[in-house]
Amino acid sequence: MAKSAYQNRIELVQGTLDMLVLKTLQWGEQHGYGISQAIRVSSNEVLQVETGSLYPALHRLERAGWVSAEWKKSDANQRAKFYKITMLGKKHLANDYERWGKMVATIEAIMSAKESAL
Amino acid sequence: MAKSAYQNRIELVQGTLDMLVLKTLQWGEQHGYGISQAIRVSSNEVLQVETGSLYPALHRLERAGWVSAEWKKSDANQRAKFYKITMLGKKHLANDYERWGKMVATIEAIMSAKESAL
DNA sequence: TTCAAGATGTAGAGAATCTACACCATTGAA
DNA sequence: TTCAATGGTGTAGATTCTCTACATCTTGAA
Repeated sequence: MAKSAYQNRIELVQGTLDMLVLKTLQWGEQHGYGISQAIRVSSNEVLQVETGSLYPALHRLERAGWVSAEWKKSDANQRAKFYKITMLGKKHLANDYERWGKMVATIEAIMSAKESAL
Repeated sequence: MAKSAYQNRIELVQGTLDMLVLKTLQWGEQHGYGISQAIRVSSNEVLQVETGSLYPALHRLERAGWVSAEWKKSDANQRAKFYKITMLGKKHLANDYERWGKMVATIEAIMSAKESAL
């Protein structure tokens, strides 16, 4: 049911949205609405990016040169801004993901330590 | 060298500091300065919590009832505020860690997916 | 003709981290 | 005895990012 799915939703960890958006765009160009759906579905309804987070993020990514945008018609015949990941964006994504993995590993090491390192 | 260690440092992901502090306190009571050292050392110099993050965080945790504080003398014979994790804090830590694990798994699922879920 | 779904966007609040300070006490070496 | 290094707590303000809540427009089907 929708309700139970909603209750399982959790807030995005700050700093991960760019990574998720860029990753989504590596699967092919997509518009904002489609990106939010892709993240929702591929996270099994756990992550739901709000429009107030997504659109500012997309503008941010475009300003940074990590994505490029073009107005087109969507499948539903609506005007939509399609985003493509750039070469720079791919590099940034790789860096970001590496940093993320390092952070996760570091935190995991601390959280599973049996005693203080001091 | 110190320099290379510094260059490897990365910023903390938002929302993880509370978890790291509470975990550190599960190893035994400790004062702020000691907590920051413990995190630095146990992360192999990757994480360095700044005082401008740490002290506000400790006050936050105390206000929330997740830690209790008491002024004592440190090993170096300095006045220091020693923090202890409370029962409530232990519960919170467990919840936090579970939520973190779920988030990491969810993000990993997306980041390693070969194609769009749509 | 009305309403749901598709689509983009902004304003403002709230949270958490960082940089950059200020301040005080103890100890050991010059 | 002074002075610097180490140990220790704290605040102010900037920045960044996400969220809630709102506004607006289009298309297609009932």
